[in-house]
Amino acid sequence: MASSIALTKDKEQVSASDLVFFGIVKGLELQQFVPAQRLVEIDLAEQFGVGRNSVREALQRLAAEGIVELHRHKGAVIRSLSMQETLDVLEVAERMTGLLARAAARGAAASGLKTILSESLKAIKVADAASDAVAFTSARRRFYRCLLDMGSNRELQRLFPTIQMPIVYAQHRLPALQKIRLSDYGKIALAVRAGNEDEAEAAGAAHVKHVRQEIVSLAS
Amino acid sequence: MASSIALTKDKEQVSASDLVFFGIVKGLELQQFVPAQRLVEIDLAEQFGVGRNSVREALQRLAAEGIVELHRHKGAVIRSLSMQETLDVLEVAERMTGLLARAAARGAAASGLKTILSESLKAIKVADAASDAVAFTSARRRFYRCLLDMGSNRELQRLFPTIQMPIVYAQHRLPALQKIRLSDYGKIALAVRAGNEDEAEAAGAAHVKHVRQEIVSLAS
DNA sequence: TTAAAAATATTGTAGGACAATTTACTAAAC
DNA sequence: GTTTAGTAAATTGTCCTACAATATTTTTAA
Repeated sequence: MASSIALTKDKEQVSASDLVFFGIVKGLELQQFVPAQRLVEIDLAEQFGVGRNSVREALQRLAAEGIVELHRHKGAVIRSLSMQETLDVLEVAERMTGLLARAAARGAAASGLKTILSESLKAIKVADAASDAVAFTSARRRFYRCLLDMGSNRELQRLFPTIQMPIVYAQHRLPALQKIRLSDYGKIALAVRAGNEDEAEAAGAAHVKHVRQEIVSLAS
Repeated sequence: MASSIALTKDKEQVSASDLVFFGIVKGLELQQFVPAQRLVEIDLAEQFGVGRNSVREALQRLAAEGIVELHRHKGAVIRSLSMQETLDVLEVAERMTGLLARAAARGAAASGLKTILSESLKAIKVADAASDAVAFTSARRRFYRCLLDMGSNRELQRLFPTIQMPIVYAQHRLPALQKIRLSDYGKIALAVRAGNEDEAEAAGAAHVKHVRQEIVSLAS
């Protein structure tokens, strides 16, 4: 309790299934795993140095979050989305991102996180200028986490990360997305810092609309 | 493939972890499990007649859906919500229910499910008139599933059931809710059948607002 | 009564075993 | 040579045992 403020991770040790779970999520980001890829339990167990039961626990979690699909006796595959399913995800994401921004705008002042938000936005710009995709992704994650923290809506904190945007991005690697984000995040941050809920919600929803436009236009 | 049309469940056999997973979900509904209750792995294994690893797989799924909380070396507890968390859930549920109704209105005509929707609504009324709480719950579930089917948004179908309304209802057993539902569901069904998306979304969101009002008023 | 220590219970994890089932491979038939 | 049937291999589903790590409870000592 008396530990330093920033020390969030109280020696937060990871379980064996965490290792697999986050390993696959991160691997998806790094394209070590790709949609439609088959996942064999024994291979994963060896790869991550854990037992098969731990792998199975992780796969159940991943399946519950829609990251993998499980079929009885056929094992796990990384989820891959049809165009219609991608649009479905984006329709849900639009509302949720809107709500995320609204909640953040509402809680911005009380949270004392405005500076952090600005910092992460700055980091995004720097990563973009340096064409550092890894840093960009990392900063982007910080940006979203900051919004979630500001909103302090526990259910949103739980649900938002389970929206299948990672799969969408794994399937649609669009260079143009980076510029869209840069611009949209700026607008979101502006409205959030100002505490303007309506504008923040609109900006959040608009961002997802832009992503959809880009995906649709490239698919046609 | 040439089997009868209505035969949806192709001998859909359940796994051991399904047994535990659905057993606990159903048990929550039947108040055999209550929020904050501790779940011991060995006990569950014995109760459901499965191995401990299967129990653990089920618990991971339940935790991913927010139905139980897992703490390292402390085991699983049925999630219980503070008032703030309950309001958080309702804020998310409001948007998602709105989207659910909108999607259903959009797809109602094409789905050919309007009759089923009306039937399930009728069943809800009958169950209410007969004061049969179990039948009411069952019919209500059919009503929602029908809306989800009509909407044919796969992401919504995945996410909507993971909103923690079951926990909310497990903690707040309000008799008045039944009447609220009866009235609100009628409005939703009306707008959905008419294909009026805006009205449907509003009706869906309004329903959740009514639930919130009831919960808040009883808590004060 | 409180504090320390020991005993007990529970979880976390690995690994063996084996049936059920799918997938891959091989050989026979057309 | 391609299709079909049959067999072998791989993989999953499941239970069980074992034991270290940690938490909880009980006992003992101060």
